[in-house]
Amino acid sequence: MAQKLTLKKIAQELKVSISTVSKALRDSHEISVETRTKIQEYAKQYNFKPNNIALSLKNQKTKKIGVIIPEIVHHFFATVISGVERVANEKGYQVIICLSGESFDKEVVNMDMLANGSIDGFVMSLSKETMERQDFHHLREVTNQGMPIVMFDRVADDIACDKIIIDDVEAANKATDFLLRKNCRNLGLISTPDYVNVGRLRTQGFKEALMKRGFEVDDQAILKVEDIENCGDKIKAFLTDGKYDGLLAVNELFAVTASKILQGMGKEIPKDVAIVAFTDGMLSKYASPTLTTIGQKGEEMGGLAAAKLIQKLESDHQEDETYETVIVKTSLIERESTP
Amino acid sequence: MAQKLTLKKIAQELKVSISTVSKALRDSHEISVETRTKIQEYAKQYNFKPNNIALSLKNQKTKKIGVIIPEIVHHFFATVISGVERVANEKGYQVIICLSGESFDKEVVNMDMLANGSIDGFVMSLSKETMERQDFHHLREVTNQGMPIVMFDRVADDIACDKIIIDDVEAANKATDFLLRKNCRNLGLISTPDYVNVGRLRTQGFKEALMKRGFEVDDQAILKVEDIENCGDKIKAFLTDGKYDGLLAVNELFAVTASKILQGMGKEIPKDVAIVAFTDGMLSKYASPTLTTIGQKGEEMGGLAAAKLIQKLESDHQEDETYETVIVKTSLIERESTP
DNA sequence: TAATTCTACGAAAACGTTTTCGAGGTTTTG
DNA sequence: CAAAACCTCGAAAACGTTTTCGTAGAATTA
Repeated sequence: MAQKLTLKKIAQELKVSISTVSKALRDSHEISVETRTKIQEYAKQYNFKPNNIALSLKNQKTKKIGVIIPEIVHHFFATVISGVERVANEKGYQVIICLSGESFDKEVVNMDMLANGSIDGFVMSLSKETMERQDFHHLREVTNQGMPIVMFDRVADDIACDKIIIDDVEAANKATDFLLRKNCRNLGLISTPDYVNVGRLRTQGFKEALMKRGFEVDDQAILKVEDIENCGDKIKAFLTDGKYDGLLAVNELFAVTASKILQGMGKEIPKDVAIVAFTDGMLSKYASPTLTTIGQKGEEMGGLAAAKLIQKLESDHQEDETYETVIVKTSLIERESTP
Repeated sequence: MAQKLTLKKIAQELKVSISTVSKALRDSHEISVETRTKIQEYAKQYNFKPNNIALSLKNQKTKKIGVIIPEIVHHFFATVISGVERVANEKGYQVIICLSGESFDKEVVNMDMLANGSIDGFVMSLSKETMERQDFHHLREVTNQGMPIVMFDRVADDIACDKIIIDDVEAANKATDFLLRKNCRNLGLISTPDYVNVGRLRTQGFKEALMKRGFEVDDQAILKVEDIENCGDKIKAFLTDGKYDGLLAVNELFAVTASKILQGMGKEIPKDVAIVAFTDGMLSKYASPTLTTIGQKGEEMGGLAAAKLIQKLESDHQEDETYETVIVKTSLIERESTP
């Protein structure tokens, strides 16, 4: 129940001034060796640690970075946080997390709260609603105050800040190509609506790969699922005529759902239908059959984002107004769902 | 690039004192209506928001709660955080997350960092290493300072604080009973070492259920897996003689691994072997066959933990030295892995 | 008209640090 | 021996708030 020790209390106890205590603890030569050790020993004995809030106020920096993501129960975002946390901790920073729950309003509120001194900078991925509205005033407000943002995955193209993304177009391109090389001739794509960046870009890559190889692009062969929770019905309807021998899905949930539906229809995977999914998570590794995926490297993206942000924070001049977009290479991880 | 607005700057701009500005913004009747509206309008126009750090220092409370968990990439912990965040946000709190990575030292360092003024209280689940060592000095240090802790899932019995757990013994009991009722007669358990609380308790429940029904408890039928990453080999060895017709696993990873191994051996699930797993996560829902599980209600546990902590923080008297252990009810979710 | 009460504001302390500056006393230097 | 340098420490400002208290002038009361 001993209340927290402060410089003032040490000073009173040892009959010296607060400044003397402060200096002694930082080993200043201004203080005699005698007084210094006396104070240091006292501090050590009673386990003194300077108050972070006071330091933050004094230094005008909090050594905390704010992370805003849509959901934490998505494996990809969890891995990103893991990466952010690892790098942040290495550099003496702490991580404050807020979830937007895919809601624009919550994203705005959370940013406002954090931006008022609680943190030094942001790492974030936009909510679906924000992508849909294309309303980025809250981001501008923050950057205008000189607070740096690093965005990842779901980014706003016209906001001036560093970005960490995967090359979705190219990745989808590669994956589609891979399926074609495996002799699939009727490809289907299970994607999200176009306002979700990654959905749009992966769709684009899918189309490009087909055209490049001289195949026709049939918009009927592209399903755009709005409601992730209840994606089963739409996917079932999409697959019901059984014409596809190859599927690309923009996340593993869609892929494993499709896989189950197809198996329920008596199809064999990968013999009858080959499947490739984005997001190399738990499901892909443990589904039956296991899924061939495009790894999104969440850990790496998070680590890069944190490193970038901290570098910006600790570069002396804010006037370093150059922004970078890092493209993280994806890799195709072959498993049982492709021949 | 406009620097952050402060009371002082408003005061200078409007040629009044800082205190006048502060009072005006809080609608004090001490300030004339005229001055008040002038100041309020100015503040609104330039979007003034008081600095959180300064408020924290002044009020001696941060409105932040610290969460320390072993890993974030485990679905259970992700759901807990989700629950903590939801309740915290409702009550105007923010969440700082630190990961121990199952390491004792990191747990200690993180707690020390957060305890120095960064947060008002802790929600946490102990690292494996901490459970193994049974060294809780860092927890005591924090509670001695009067900072409240709420522990969940992996708790230290002899630390005086609120706790949120599931009744692991009873849950395992029920699950075992369920398997017996489904006419399984040779049950196996895949668990963790005993120093992991939940492993020990679930093992205990498993044994109790068997004894209660007059079955013999064979310690050979209990596998304790140390290394989660490479659990495959040990589980394979365990299952190789093919004598079990029912399995209980303390997490879904073990269960799905066992399921795959069994299917590889030509066994049918649930016809030949029935499986029940703890932790109702992604894997259980999407594995083939889908798994019957005991839901751990992470969201609910997180929400309860946050609510409890905040209640403690906002009860006027710290001297409310009574601690509660809440037991969250589990539920058995039947799926395809049991008859 | 003198005493009292309001009204409207400002000064200053407090939260816990760090840091700059100044000053008293001792030692060294010329 | 006077001047300069040095050693050791304390006072005070600063970071951005909130809040208590004081006060000058105006309005009210007796």
